[in-house]
Amino acid sequence: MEFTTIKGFKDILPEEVVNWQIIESKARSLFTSFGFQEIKTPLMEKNEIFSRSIGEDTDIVSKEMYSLKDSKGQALTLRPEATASVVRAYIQHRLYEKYPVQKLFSIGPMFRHERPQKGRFRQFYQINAELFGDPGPKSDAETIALAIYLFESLGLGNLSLNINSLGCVECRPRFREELKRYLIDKKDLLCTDCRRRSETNPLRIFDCKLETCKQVVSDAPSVTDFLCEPCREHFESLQAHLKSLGIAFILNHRLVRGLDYYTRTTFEIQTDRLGAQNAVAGGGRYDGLVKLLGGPDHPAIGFAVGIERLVSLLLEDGGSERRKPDLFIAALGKKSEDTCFNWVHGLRKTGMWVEMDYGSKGLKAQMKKAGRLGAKRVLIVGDDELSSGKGILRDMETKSQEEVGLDNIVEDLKK
RNA sequence: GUGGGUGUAGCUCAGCCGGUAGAGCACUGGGUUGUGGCCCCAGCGGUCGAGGGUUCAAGUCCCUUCAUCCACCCCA
Repeated sequence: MEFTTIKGFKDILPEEVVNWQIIESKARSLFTSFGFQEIKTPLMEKNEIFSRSIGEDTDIVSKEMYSLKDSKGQALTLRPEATASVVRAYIQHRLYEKYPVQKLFSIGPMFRHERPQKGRFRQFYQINAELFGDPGPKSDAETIALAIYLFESLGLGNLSLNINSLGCVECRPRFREELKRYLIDKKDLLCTDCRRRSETNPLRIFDCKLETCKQVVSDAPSVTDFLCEPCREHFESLQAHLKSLGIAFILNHRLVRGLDYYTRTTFEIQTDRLGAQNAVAGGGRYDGLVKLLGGPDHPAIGFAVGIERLVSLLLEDGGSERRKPDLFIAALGKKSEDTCFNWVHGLRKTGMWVEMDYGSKGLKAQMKKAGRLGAKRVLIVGDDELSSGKGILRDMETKSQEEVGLDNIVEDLKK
């Protein structure tokens, strides 16, 4: 084995691609019915777009980005997430001038230099949705509903929706300070990571999975208690909308995000079937980001779905069936092989999946191959049949066969 | 970056206290010279991840290294 994929990157083989296609086509049609339009942005952007929006102190920016300098010394980065690029495009092309509310989605690969693990890769694919221009909370509910419906349309219930509110520029700083104050005399009880976090990004402590830290945090003040009046109303209204849509959710005041740009609503859709990687979708509101990147002060909300994780869930549930050829033509003899070769292509042009074997093997071998492929019908044509004008058409499921005239065979088989 | 598990045929794996490599599936051919997935027989296929060491002898023991998986971290 000389050449193999690089660590954390992988081939998606044909068998698996079938499931990807199902997911993507369901997503496209569902998103369209919600008024979302597809956008494709470059895989590479200028460095600052990500460092500014995601946050310098986040793990993503500080140690996970694939960054390089091109020959002119420009600092470029393979996108670690989609939102920053979409926001950039929204501003650059003044998409807000066309419609007051812009709904965009995209599907494509992201790159993060993390240690690979179950459900975690260095190149991974996301379906991404962004709604610009409406402050919510109906837009929040709509966006969350879209994510939920996507999973439902794929037959995936049994996922839990967690929601939280992180507050806004008004109330979040107040909570941060309060949390810091609470943690000051409890530092000895925290793990080294959390001790560091208590200084740099105290909200992240809620993410820690260590029992000892969980205990400290269990008595900590809750974000939701510190929400300002508008934020509290927004959050309550969102919950009311979700309830009336019949969408179950879990209030999780420990749900914080690893990207700095989130404000107010955050949510995560989780499963217990993927080991430590329990999030299959995550997102939230990012009202300050468009302005931060130099655009107008427009609110926005969005989410990302991890396609690999979705595929794993589908595969666990049995996956999808392999496609099978509509027809296999078993040609016996040189003359019939040449004639059948033309018929095969005549039928393929009409959209039928037709196979034949080019090696002029015996009938048994060809039937065996047709069986393996799962062909629905087999047309048997030897040189004798060719001259008499009658072939044999066998239905592989009922095992019945009949004589068929060969004069107009391509036309006859189209139906 | 830090732990732990695993590397043997194309795939899934067995291989005991060290004695010169095995099964199932897949593939090719045959049993059946013109009728399918089953069955039977045969064949193909391996520097045992790589490098070093111990030994008369290493897939097996020791060291190093690489790959991969899982977990921490973080996230989709």
